[in-house]
Amino acid sequence: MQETDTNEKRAAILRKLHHDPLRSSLPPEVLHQLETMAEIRHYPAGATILAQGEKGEIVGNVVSGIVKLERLLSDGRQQIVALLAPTDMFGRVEPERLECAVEAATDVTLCCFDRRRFAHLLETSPALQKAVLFWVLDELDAAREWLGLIAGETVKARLATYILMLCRRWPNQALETAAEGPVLVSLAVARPDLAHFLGTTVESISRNLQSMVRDGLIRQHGASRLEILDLGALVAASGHSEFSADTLQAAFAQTRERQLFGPDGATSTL
Amino acid sequence: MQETDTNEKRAAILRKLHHDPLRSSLPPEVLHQLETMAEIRHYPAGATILAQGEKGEIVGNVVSGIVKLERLLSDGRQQIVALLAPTDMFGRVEPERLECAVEAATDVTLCCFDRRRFAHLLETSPALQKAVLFWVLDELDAAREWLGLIAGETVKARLATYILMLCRRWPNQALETAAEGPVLVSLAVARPDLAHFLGTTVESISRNLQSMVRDGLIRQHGASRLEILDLGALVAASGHSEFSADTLQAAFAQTRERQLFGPDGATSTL
DNA sequence: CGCGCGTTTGATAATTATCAAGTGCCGTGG
DNA sequence: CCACGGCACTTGATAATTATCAAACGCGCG
Repeated sequence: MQETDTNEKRAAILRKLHHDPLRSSLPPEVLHQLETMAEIRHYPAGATILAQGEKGEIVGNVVSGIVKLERLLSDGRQQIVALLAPTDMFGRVEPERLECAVEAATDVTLCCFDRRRFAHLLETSPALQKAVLFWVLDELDAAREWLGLIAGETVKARLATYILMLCRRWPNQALETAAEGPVLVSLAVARPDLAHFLGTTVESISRNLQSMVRDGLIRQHGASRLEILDLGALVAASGHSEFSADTLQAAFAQTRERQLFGPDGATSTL
Repeated sequence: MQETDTNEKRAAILRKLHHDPLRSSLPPEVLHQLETMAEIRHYPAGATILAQGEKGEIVGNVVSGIVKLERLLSDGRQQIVALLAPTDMFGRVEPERLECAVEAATDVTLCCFDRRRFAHLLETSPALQKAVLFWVLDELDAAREWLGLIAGETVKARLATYILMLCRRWPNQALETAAEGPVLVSLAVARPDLAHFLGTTVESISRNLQSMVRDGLIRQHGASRLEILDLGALVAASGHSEFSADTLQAAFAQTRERQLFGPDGATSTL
């Protein structure tokens, strides 16, 4: 919420954003214009970034932390429809669409743009248009992956799949892998949210987690951080053999490497 | 698959497509170019339109019938990630993306474009680009709605939600409402697909359907067509009170009206 | 008529929701 | 520094829901 970053901090963040797949294809002048209008914001965990129904007058992308998109049902319950990790974008370029509330699941740093100015830039830059199209296509893929996740027949399968998807889709965010230490995964959201997201209850989540602990698949480090002990068994429990354990191990290794090269936090907070 | 349509038929289909929300915003010359390259195809139920992994060299939209998008898992199972109804588009403008198999769930009529020529037209027409962006955003909304659907905690809730979503999203396709007769909903896919889509088993689907029949919510007309007897109870069973019964009743009335004005089949097959 | 296919039904065991009580953790305030 | 309270998570017991395996049913088709 506050704009208290030093200019150096801001510049460092913006520099990092250039590495986004989204932006790396943009011509320099568009990139420059984006930088000019960028506004770095911080929100604490639980803060509402955009309320549902509000005219979402900003678009942006996540710099660090996890953001959740949720729809508020008329009976007061809420339904999480997506989780966004660093580099993911949020907001609507065209305002007249099915809207979701945008909420900070953890402490987050965002890079925001005024919607109108962004839309205007969009009109003038085909490259940006293409980039936005790709962004939305990515979102679509992600949403359909979640769809596959939730269709798992048992809660344990859904839970295992959720954990694996965290690892695969956001290795840099979800994993806190020290160079030599265990593989730690952050569950990203609290129990009630997770339960609703997986179409079950808090108690079932808890029981199934404990069951996985008993079976030696994982170990708990606090309530929402897991250590993965038996990746193969986790894949088996998910019922999705297309999660190749090898691919995931590679992701772990990559994260470890990143830790080695940038243990000062510069890259690890991205 | 065959191209045996008479020119009149083809012209009639193309004329109808102009009413798509997608196309109505396009300038005439783009529309004309689309028409020129359009190819009308028919597929029987169960036919594979695009296999997963195949270089999807066409994009297009559904003219009539229901198309399913499914991902084939490495262990042979398949996971339905979307159902497409008339006016919905399929295919990938950019080929390098997570791909799905495209399969006909019912007999379908498609309006297809060569991917490259479509992509080329896309480069030259900002209006078309915008239309495509909107299409993808719609798909995203739809995917997130399905997410909300599947997160229902019990099978009966998911099933009820599924039925209601069919009604709301595709009244013209799913409903076979005669001017005065009962409200008939087509389930669109066979039991195994439905079961997998809802994250459950064929038996549970069957049992819950029968339970709804016993409770007087619906009546079965054959295995995959339902008559809705108690809309309010169905909404209650879905657990999603945001399905206002009034809105749905309006959709039914609208379908009835359509039947009255065009009972010759010209509009009702669109 | 008999066959094959998809759907339904039945019985049983496993999974899960529900309600209620317990545990651990963390910040506040004494 | 420690006790207290609140909060989130875990655990327990029971009833409901669901998966699984197996068999029956209905129906179109050769």
